Amino acid sequence: MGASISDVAARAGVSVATVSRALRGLPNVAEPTRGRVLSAARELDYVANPNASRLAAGRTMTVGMVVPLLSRWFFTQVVAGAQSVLAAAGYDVLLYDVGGAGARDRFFRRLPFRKRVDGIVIVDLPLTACEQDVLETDGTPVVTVGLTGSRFSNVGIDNVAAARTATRHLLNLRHTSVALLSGQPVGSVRFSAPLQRRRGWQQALAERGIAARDDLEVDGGFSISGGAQAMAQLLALGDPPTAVFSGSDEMALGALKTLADSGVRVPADCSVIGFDDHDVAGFFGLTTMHQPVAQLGEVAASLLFDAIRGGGGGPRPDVVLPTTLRMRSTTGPAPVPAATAGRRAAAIS
Amino acid sequence: MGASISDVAARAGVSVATVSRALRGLPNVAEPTRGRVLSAARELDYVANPNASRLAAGRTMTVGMVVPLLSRWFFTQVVAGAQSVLAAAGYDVLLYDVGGAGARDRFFRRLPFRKRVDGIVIVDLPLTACEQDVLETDGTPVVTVGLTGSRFSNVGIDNVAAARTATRHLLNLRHTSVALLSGQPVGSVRFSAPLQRRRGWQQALAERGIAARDDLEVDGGFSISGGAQAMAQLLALGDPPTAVFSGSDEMALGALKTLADSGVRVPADCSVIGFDDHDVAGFFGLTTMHQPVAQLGEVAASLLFDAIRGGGGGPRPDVVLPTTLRMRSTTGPAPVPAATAGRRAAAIS
DNA sequence: GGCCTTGCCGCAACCGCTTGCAGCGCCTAC
DNA sequence: GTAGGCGCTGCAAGCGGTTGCGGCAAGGCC
Repeated sequence: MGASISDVAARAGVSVATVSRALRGLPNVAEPTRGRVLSAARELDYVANPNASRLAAGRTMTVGMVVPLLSRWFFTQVVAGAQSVLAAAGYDVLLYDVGGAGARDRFFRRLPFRKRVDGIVIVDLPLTACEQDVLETDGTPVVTVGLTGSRFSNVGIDNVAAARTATRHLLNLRHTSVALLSGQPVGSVRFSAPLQRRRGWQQALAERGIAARDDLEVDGGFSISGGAQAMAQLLALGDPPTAVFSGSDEMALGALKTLADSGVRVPADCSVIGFDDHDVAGFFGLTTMHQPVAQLGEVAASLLFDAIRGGGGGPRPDVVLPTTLRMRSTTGPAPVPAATAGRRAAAIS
Repeated sequence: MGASISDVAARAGVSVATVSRALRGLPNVAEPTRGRVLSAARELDYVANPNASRLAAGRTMTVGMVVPLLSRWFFTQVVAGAQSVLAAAGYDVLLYDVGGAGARDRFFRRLPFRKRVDGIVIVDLPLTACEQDVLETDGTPVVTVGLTGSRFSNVGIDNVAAARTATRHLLNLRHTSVALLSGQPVGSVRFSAPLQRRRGWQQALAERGIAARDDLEVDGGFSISGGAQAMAQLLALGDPPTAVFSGSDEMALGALKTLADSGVRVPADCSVIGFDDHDVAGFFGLTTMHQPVAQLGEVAASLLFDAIRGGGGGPRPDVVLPTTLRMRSTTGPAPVPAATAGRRAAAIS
C-alpha cells in the first residue's frame, strides 16, 4: 500500500510530528526542514490517510448536505454551488436525499451524520420545531438554504417580493386575469417557497385592486407534466386567463407545451412567466424570475465555515440574495378583447 | 459529544472488544451479552465513530464515483442507481466530477481518492491505456460503466445494436433519408457512445443499401440547444431528411422544438427518435431507445462489491444490459413524395 | 559569563475502534 | 480423572495520524 507518515519521517530524517506539521503548513517548522519533508513526501508519493487525521484531530473535514428530491434542478444546482467552495477548502460532501417515503423521519430519528460531519447544510426543507430541537441539541453547526425564521444561519431569496415582481410585470402589461401555477411537489415534504410565491402573487393583485380568483390558482406539482395539466385545466375555464405566473420554470415549460398544442399563441394570446431561470429557460425564451441558485450554495458553504469556526456563539445571519426579472419572449401585452375571443374559439376547435 | 465505545462497555459490564463484536453482529457473542450491549448502546444513543472504524479495520466503507459532467441527466441517474445499493450496504459515496478544464488530468495525476475509498466506479469515461495503468498499479478495485474492452469489470449497453434498432425502426417505416444527430458534448472529454451509435446508424443504413450521406450527419453537442441548431441545419438542406435519429433525448427535444417552430409536423412530415428514454421523453411523446440507466448504476455497485471482496483474481465480467424500443408518437410512416414537397414549401415560407 | 527568551523539534499520549491471541469455564470422550 | 475441544470473553497491540509539553541550541540582554 501507500507510504505512511513514518516512512516520510524516516526518509526526511525527522520525527513524524515534524512531518505532520510541515505538511500541513504549520508555522513552527524551519524552512529547510519543511523542504526536506516536502520532497521526501513527493518522492514517496505520500498522501495522508484521511481517517487517521480525522480521528486524531477530531474534525472530519466533511459536511453533510440534506436535500429533498435531489432530482429537481434547483437542488442539484445548490449542491453544485456549495460543493465547489467546500471542495476548494478541502471538505468532502456527504449527500442525504430525504425525498423517499419515511426517509425524512428516519433521518431525524437516526441522525446518520453524527460523528461524520463538521457541519451540515439543509436545503429548502421546512423544519418543524421538534426537528430544530433535535439538530440543536446534537450540536453540529447547521446552516439552511431557503428557510427563514429558523434558529440557524440561513441564506435565501425573498420569494414574496420576487413573486410580486413577476406578477406586477404581467399586470404592467395590462393583464387583468393572471393565473397562478403552484402547489407542492409530490411526496411527503411540504415546501414553504410555493406558499410565499403565492402570497406575492396575491399581494401584487391586491395592489391593483384585483381579487385573486380561486379558479385561477391551480396545482402544477412543480413538474413539467403537472404544469401541462394545470394549464389544460385553465384553458378549460369559461374565461381562461390571459397571463400565467408559474411558481417554477418546469411547470411553465409544461404550460407552454399545452398552449402550443392547443394552438394558443404565446405571448399574443397568453403570457407566461416562470420562476428560477432554469438552464433551458433561455432556450425556450421563457420570461422568468432569476434566482442565483449556485450562489445560494456558495454562500451557504461560507456561512457554514463561519459556524464551524465560530463555535456556538455569535449572531445567526440571514442572508437574502437578489432576484431579477429576466424578460424574454413569453410575456407581452394583454390581448385586446377581440383577440381574446378569437383565441378562445381557436382553443375549442 | 456522543458516547464512545468504552462508555457502552462500562454500562454493559463488558469489554470494548465485546461491544465491538456484539454491535457488528459477529457470531461469537452469547445472546444475553449481546442483548445487554445493544440496550446499553441504545440508552446511550451510541453510534460508532466511522473514522475510528475505518482506521482500525483498514476498510473505508466508501467508494468513489467519477463522472464527466455531473449535470447531464444520464450521469445523475447512474449515480443515483449506484448510490442506492451502495448506501444499502453501508457505503458512502464520494463524487468526483471530472468535467472541468484540467480536472481530468489533475484527477489521474493526484489520484485524490487514495486511502479514502475501497473501490471506484468510473462512468462513461474512455480511459487511455496510460490512465488504466495508473489505476491498475494503484490497486484499488475499479469497475466501469459503458467502457467495453478495458481491463476492468464493466457494465453497459450495446450502443451499436441499439442504434441499429432505432435506425431500423425508421427504415421499416419506409424512410429513406435518415439523419443522425450526434457529436460530442462540449468539453475536453471524448465519449465513445456517440461513435458507437453512429456506427449502428451506418450499419442499419448499409443493410438496406442506403449510403450514409455526410450532410445528414450533424453535430448536436448532446444538448437541447445543440439539437435545435442541428435540426435547423438539416431543415436548411435542399432535400431535408424525413426522419432523424438523435443520439440523445436532449438533442431530440431540441430538434422537436425547431420542427415545431418551423411548422414541420411530427411525425407526418418528419419522424424523430431519441436515445436514453429521458424522464421527460414520455411527456413529449418522444419515441426513443430506452436504456436502464438506474440499473447500470446498481449493477456497477454490485460488480464493485465482488471486486472488493474477491481481491484481484477472477475474471472481469462485462455485463451488457438490454435496451428496448419505446414507441411513442414522434415516429410514423415516411411521407409520400407529394406530402414531402408540401412540407418543404411550408418550411420555406 | 549567566540568564532568559525564542524558535524548532521530538517524545509520547492520545483519538476510538478492530482483531489476533490467550484464557477460562464447561462439556464430551476416553 | 484427565485430556481435548468448544464457546465466549478480555487483553493489548495496533491503525496512522495530531498535539501539548518539554528540551535543546542559539541569540540577546544585563
